[in-house]
This record gives sequence, C-alpha cells and structure tokens, in this order.
Amino acid sequence: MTETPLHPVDRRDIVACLERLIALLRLLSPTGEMSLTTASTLARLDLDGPSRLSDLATREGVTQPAMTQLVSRLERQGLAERRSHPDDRRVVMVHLTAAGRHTLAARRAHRADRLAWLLDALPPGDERAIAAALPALTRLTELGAPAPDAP
Amino acid sequence: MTETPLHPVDRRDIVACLERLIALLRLLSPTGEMSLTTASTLARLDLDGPSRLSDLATREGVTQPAMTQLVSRLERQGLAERRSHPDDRRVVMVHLTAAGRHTLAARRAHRADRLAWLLDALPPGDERAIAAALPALTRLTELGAPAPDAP
DNA sequence: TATTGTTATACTCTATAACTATA
DNA sequence: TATAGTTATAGAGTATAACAATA
Repeated sequence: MTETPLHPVDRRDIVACLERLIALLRLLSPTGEMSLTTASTLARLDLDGPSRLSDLATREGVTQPAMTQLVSRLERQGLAERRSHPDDRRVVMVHLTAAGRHTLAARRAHRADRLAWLLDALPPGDERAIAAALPALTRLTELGAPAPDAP
Repeated sequence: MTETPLHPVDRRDIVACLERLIALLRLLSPTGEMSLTTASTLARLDLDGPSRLSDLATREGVTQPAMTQLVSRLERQGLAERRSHPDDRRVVMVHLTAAGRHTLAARRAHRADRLAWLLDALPPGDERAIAAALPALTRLTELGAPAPDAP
C-alpha cells in the first residue's frame, strides 16, 4: 500500500462523523428499549469480564453514583450482579449474568440485521473501507478508556 | 488496490465497535455539559440547515415530543430558534443561531484536541485507516437518516 | 486519612397518551 | 379526517454533595 497523503484529515471531521454515528446507533436500536449507555456498559462487561464498579464508571465516562444506579437497574433486570472482592471488602465487582450475555447478543443481532440493509445499500467498497478501519477504531476506543492495572 | 477478501467482516463486529464509540465520545466531551443527543442534533442542523421539527425527530431517532422539548431547551439556551413555515402554518422550522454554530464549533474543536492525543498514540497507519473510512461512514449515517423530499 | 461505594436531591432527557391548531 | 406540533405525566438517567464502610 502507498504512503499516507501529506495533507492529513482534519480531526474535527472525525469528531463530526462520530457525532452522527450516535444518531445512527439510536436508529438501529428499537425505540425506548435500552439507553445507549446501558448498551455500552453491557458491551464493556462482555469485553472486559468482571469489573470494579469504579473502573466501569471511569471507562464509560460517567460518575461513580451514576454507575451505582445503572448497575442497580441492570441487577433489577437480571442482566448483571454485584459480587464482593475477595481481598478488599470495599470493592464491588460487577458480573454479567448469562441473561445479560443473551440480551446483549440478541440486541446486537437485531441491530446487525438492520445495519445489513444499510451496508448493502452503500456504494461498492464502502463496507470494505469500514471493515478495514474496525481494528484501528477498536484500538482507539481502548485508548480512550484504558484498562486498569491488571485486566 | 486489490479486491475484497472473500470472508466479509461479521456485521455484529461493526455493531460492537459502534457501541464502544459511544463511551469514547462521552469521554471526549466535558462531563455533564451537553447530552450526546443534543450534540448530535446541533450537528444535524449544521449539516442540513433549517429543518422541520418532525424531520429532525425522525433523523435523530427520537419521538416528536422529545424533539419538541429538545428544541425548547436549545431555544432557551439561544442555540436554535423556531420559525414558521411560509406555506403551512402547522409546520415549525428549526434554525441554528449564530451562537449555536459557535457553540458547536467550539465543542468540536475541544473534542478534536482531546482526540488528537489518542490518535497520536495509535500505531502507525491507524489514523490513516480511520480517515480512509470517513467518507463511507458518513454515507452510512446519511442512509440511516435519509433526507426528506427536498433537502 | 484515603479509598470505595451508596444515599439524597435536583435536573435533564425520553416515551406514551391526550390534546390543539391547521390542512 | 389527517397531519404537525404541544402539553401532561411518569420514569430513566445523570451530576454534585454528603455519607458509610473498609483499608
């Protein structure tokens, strides 16, 4: 592959594009079923495994009290549960339940179905360009929410 | 450039990646300053120009009453304003104000600054891959929220 | 004393249902 | 009668500040 062009993309264009992806993701989801933050937090738990409540809050970009309440809602819905940390009794470890994993998978499949219609309507090569950027975008999201000491 | 690989990316991976971008965007924004939907709606108005309230709701994936309230908040903050439609007095046209444009630009610049740190920390080539996918991602967001008859 | 998490409180955001005004 | 938008109401989601428990 050839070298990068000398004129880099304006990073505000990246931000503007990210802004519009919010609306896209909302449109892919059934209306009023689950908030974007809830979905994002479930995805985080699925990716990272059991996590401290405070780490979850940091990595999702919400406050600790907000995460306390979100976890309580998830617990009430049976999607996650609190467990104690063996070495430090102040710590709350949040675990995804089997039901939580199923819900996450079902929602993803549903959104993937809707997304498939859109991807099929794109000009040739667009889906490939998006697929090619996925690893980089994934690394970017990991940088934004760096893992704690020992993941 | 060579042809596409035969084994296409699982579209659930795209959905999963989009989910994580939510947290990234929240982390790029000053905490508690403006909701993701508000930012997305401002971006939409900036991109499309004056829009019917109901079109805004449809394209942002929220209900009409929710958009009524969001526009009222934007109006209260001086970022947008309602105007009447010349031909149909039921219609409310939403306009971005100069202050709204400034606020949007300032927030984007701020997030672009934060994003720049992350992009610089990525392995070589990652930013180029993301930049290369931007046009495709932009077309995807347009497909998700198709423009009304005459934009 | 510092850290982890919760409780208390207030406000934003959103949905559904019922309503008003215009076509 | 149908369409565009608003109002009413209830509940989810969030932040800041004050608190409790553990280290």
